[in-house]
Amino acid sequence: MGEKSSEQLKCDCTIIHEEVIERAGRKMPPEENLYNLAELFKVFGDSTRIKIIWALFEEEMCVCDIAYLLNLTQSATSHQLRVLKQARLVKPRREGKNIYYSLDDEHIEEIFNQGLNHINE
Amino acid sequence: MGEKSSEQLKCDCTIIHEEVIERAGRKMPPEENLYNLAELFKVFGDSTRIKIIWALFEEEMCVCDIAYLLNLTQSATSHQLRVLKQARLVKPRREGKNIYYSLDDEHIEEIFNQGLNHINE
DNA sequence: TTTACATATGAACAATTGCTCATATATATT
DNA sequence: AATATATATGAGCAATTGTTCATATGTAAA
Repeated sequence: MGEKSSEQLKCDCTIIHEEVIERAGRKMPPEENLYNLAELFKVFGDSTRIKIIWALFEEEMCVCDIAYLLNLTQSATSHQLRVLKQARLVKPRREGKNIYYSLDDEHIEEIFNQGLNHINE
Repeated sequence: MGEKSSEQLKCDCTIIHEEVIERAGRKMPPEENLYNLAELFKVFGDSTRIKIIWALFEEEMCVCDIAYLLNLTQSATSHQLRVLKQARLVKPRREGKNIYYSLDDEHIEEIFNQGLNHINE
């Protein structure tokens, strides 16, 4: 009695593990941070965008250079750069008709390296 | 003449930047690695899975505990644990009727921390 | 062996995603 | 001003994804 009926039901083991569960709940970052973290990784979760970022590790590049290097259409490249820009991972620099994109974050390389460590385990 | 017609056309600037593009192309990891890296980040790119992983930073937990803590159905939890297991991020341990899941990789926490660094910039 | 509990899984569905195509915008050249 | 080049963007579409619902599997207790 006194329990909210709309809540998830507790299993037998959940009652036993109550302390662990409560402690884990307290250590959890706020909902918003976890959501934003997932959104960031979602941006990394596409091989076209991974390739674009990797290309920019070398040097800034304009849209048509990226498209040529990665064998993409100009449109597809531009769409993906927009996603990367919105995630504050790349930034544009205009020079005449061209727009040069470069990486806008010093953590990306570290994140990628850790990711590769997992893959090559 | 002699150029393959199926290839992406070079812009004027691409011809100018040929050296940079070629160098970036040489430094690019093999296609397969880039694909696998994207697949890994895709797994991180969902807030439910992020929450599950975060919960497991504290301690191993059985399916119903995770479901209760994160207010998920048993089915949804189980489906997502399967994705995490296939990506070799968690591993199961049977104990009677329960199956306890724990993290199976020491890089995850580092990847998450770098991700949070980017977000909180 | 029957019953209950814990977990896994397949089908179905809505929502999201990445691409292409067509077109708009912006800049430079003539 | 007219044309060409570089980039951005909206609509449309096929493919993928995360959830729910129903049910199957596996284990323990009665």
